[in-house]
Amino acid sequence: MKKKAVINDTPVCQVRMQAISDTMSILSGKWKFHILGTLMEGHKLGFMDLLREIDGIGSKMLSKELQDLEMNHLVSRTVMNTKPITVEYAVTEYGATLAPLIDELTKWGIAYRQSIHGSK
Amino acid sequence: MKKKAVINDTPVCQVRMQAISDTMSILSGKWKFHILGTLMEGHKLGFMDLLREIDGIGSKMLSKELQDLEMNHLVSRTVMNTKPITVEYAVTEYGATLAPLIDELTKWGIAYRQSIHGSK
DNA sequence: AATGGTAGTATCCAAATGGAAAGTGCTTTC
DNA sequence: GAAAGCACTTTCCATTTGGATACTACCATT
Repeated sequence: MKKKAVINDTPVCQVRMQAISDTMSILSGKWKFHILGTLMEGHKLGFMDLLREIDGIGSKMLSKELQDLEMNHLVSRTVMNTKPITVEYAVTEYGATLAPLIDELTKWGIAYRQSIHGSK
Repeated sequence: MKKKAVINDTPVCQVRMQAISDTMSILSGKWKFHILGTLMEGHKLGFMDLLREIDGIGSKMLSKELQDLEMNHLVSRTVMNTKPITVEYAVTEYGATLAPLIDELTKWGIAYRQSIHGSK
């Protein structure tokens, strides 16, 4: 007789799996968390500010990732009516709901690094 | 005068950024969270069990991702002394420390899906 | 001897990811 | 009027990722 999936074949597991996929696809890529983290620290930053703050990112990537985040309403983009045109990027109210997740991510990463050091 | 990074140029931010990079690189890829989640539900599962439970994954990916997780001590691999050889995969004690992170990820994903439905 | 189960590996290939460098258009300052 | 700052976009390219398919090798049952 053939075996079939059983554990994940329950509604609650399907929902959990889908939720993980959703979150991952929205926050995929090398830079999303860095951008969000930096914006949470800096509150309001321009494009060039972000380019300077986030070590290693290029303008192409920054531009693309900001567009992704804006599309998902996690970051707002406001063109300011200033002499040389400036743009303000900020974390939206909804984007701020990611703070606990980013915190967990950070806490785990710090603990991981310590566990490696500690075991040496 | 040229501007320089200021916000992220503090030790605490450097550590945070590095922590995020660490966590992301360990848990990168399409399947790591699914594998961990399934193993947390099932406690002990064989290779073919995982292949059946995780919808869409192929044996090549499963094999590679399990090796990654094993290398980082998040999953254990035990060859059992059974008639046809079987292997038991399980989440390690250390891997279990990811539970809060996976929970946050799941909670946020569920809330995200509801916010899309709710705003329609 | 054929089928089916376990646990993978090997090969090939297409698509996605992301980095470097240069260019655009505008404005202000020296 | 040259340089420099802002906010990007475009082009090109190399690497990474991951999926499909096939295959190995061992054991048990029919």
